Amino acid sequence: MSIVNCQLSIVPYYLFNLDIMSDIPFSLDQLRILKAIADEGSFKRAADSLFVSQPAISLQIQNLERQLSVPLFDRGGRKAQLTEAGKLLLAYGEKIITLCQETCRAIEDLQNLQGGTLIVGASQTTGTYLLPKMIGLFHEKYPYVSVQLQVHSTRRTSWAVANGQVDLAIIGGEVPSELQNVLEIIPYAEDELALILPPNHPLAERGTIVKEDLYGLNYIPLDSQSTIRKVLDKVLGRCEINTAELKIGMELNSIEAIKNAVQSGLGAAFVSVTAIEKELKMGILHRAHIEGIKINRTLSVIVNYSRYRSKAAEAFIKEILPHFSSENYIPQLQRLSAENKEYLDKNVEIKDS
Amino acid sequence: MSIVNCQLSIVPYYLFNLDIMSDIPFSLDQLRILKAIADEGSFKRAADSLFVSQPAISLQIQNLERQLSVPLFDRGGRKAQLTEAGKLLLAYGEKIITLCQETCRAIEDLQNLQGGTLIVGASQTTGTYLLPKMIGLFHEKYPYVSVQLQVHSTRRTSWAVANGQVDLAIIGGEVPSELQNVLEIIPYAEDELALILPPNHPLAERGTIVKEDLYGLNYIPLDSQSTIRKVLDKVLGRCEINTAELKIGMELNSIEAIKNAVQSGLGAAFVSVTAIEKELKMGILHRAHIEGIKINRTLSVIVNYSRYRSKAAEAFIKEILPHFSSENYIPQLQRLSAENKEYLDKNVEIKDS
DNA sequence: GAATAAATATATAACAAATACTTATTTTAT
DNA sequence: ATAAAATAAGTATTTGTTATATATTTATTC
Repeated sequence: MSIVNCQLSIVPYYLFNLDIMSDIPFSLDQLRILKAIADEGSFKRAADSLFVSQPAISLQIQNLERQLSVPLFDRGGRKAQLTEAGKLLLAYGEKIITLCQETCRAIEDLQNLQGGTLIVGASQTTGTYLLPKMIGLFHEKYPYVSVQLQVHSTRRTSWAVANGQVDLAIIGGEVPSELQNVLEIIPYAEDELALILPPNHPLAERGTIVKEDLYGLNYIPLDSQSTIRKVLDKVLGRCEINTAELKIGMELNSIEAIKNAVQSGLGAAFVSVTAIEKELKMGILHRAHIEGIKINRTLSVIVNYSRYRSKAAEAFIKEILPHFSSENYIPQLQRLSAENKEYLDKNVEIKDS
Repeated sequence: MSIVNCQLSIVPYYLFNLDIMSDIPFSLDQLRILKAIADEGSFKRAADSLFVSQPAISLQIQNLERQLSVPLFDRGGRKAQLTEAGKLLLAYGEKIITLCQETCRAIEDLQNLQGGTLIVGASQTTGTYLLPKMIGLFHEKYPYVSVQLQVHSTRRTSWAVANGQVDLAIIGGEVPSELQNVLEIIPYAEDELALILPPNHPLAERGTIVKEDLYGLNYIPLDSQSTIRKVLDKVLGRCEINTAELKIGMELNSIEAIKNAVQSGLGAAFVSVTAIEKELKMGILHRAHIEGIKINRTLSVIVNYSRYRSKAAEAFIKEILPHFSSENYIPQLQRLSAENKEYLDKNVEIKDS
């Protein structure tokens, strides 16, 4: 007789279903705390920014470190510095948080535009002079959707769209090359850059000016990184004007500041025609027309190919933009070039109400 | 209402976090519960599969529904049926959970040296002639850790270690005094400086040369800030040789350039013996031995006392360095002096494989 | 085939355990 | 001396538990 010794070993429960139900050794709150510390540079300030006490932060981070059995910060210094593991977790945490936020908005959308948030990005010029009108129209149609406008550089705006922090953006320059395959770029209007002078400037008396006059002026540019600068270099270069030889006065970082400077007689500047509507009407700025030269740039909407597109974003692109691609609304904006118009027609279904 | 967020400061693009933390109305646990219910088809069985009681599940789902203000299940029937919103949240939840698990794996990998980065600093000589071999060995053992080598002056390298920009460094000179309490300095080998001459130089014929011969030579030094210069001044000064009286030819900033210059008959130079291994073998440089003089310097590893030491740094110090502290590997390097050897033994546990 | 009992699933209530937060204080590094 | 983080002790909140109620389906019975 043999005795069958059938010993049932005790297996931890989490080994039963290996695939999905393993415990996750951190919480969303902990990730948010980690991010806050990284952003603010110290436990104390992170605590303030999250409206909790400092020990709460310390304890949560200690728990997190214990759960992961990895130190996340270099203690000791006055300011907390992330270790390599900390940086890694932060990078993933940001992804996770973004995905969670996307989730929230997707669910809000399900309530059929009765709520939710639309975040629109823009560069300086479009953000200041064009988008307020667009957002106004959108808000009239969808009063329950709250709209945020975030004005940043073209580069930063593009990244924000790529990362899903912004639903869509309107920019006037080139999308960074590393993002060109990630983003959908829909050209929708042409913006013209105008040369503005003080009304009492000698050149303002003449009807049109010529290429050579440009070398005599004192320019007030936006900082050299700006899109307007790049467009100018490109277009003027094509007209055989050496932008390097143009005299540069002070560099300002706001279009309003530039307008004021020109108006005060401090020099000339190139700015979008959308930005000087009022000033031209009031006669406090003069727009000079240069013989044979017209400086255009294409304004484009960018959205993220792969990400979930909210109902609100969809509505913005399909219902609001078309109103602004004709010159009825923004008379200064040019009609689209033929090929761009075709692209727009193909890609944006016009659902007029 | 629109919020114009116009921030002009320049921020690295990876920090582009535009949305300041908004609360996330669900927890990872809730997502896991949702998934369990979807998988199992009922609250009860989900509770069983998660080893909690059934009311716990009910309550969590109720909370979740309240937080999102959306019903997630069609109640009533025997089996809980997901609503539209429930399905959407489930789909996102699975993505989020997957991303969280990926995060865990990435961090575990970092712990197991299956990832991460090790940044090693070095001065010119060690960086050029010694570290490539060390890094090669490290890379063989830990192929998934990417290693960076940063070659700078001793001073700059020391600061980089102090600031945590570099995990560890190998230097041949003195750590700046203000950092001597911050850094752990582990001597691990002695490097000898040799006087090199063109093979056809008259002094090269003689077996050994004497102190006085040094005054007749034309020296090609590294720039005056370099460690080698300081060591030379110190050691030769001790031997009653006035370095100020030595004739200086051109100053070069690369050891390879100096070797070439000497080889071409442009003068003599002091360089590390580790740098001329090949040239001596090939007979294109002559090493002169000076009677009664031996110029040594201690090569040391420096690490930051107080900072968290990454697994990779630990492995480098404990597994790679010992191989290079004996003359088996770098025959030119001298054995450590007795006291230094003792220090090394005390501080570096040799885990030979 | 309607009424009723049994079975199963979810909800609620009351209470217990665990977790997280707070204030006050100490330690540490600048 | 100062500012930041860690620690300690007490409190509040959250989350879980058991026990029980309610609802819905299924089975049984007349």
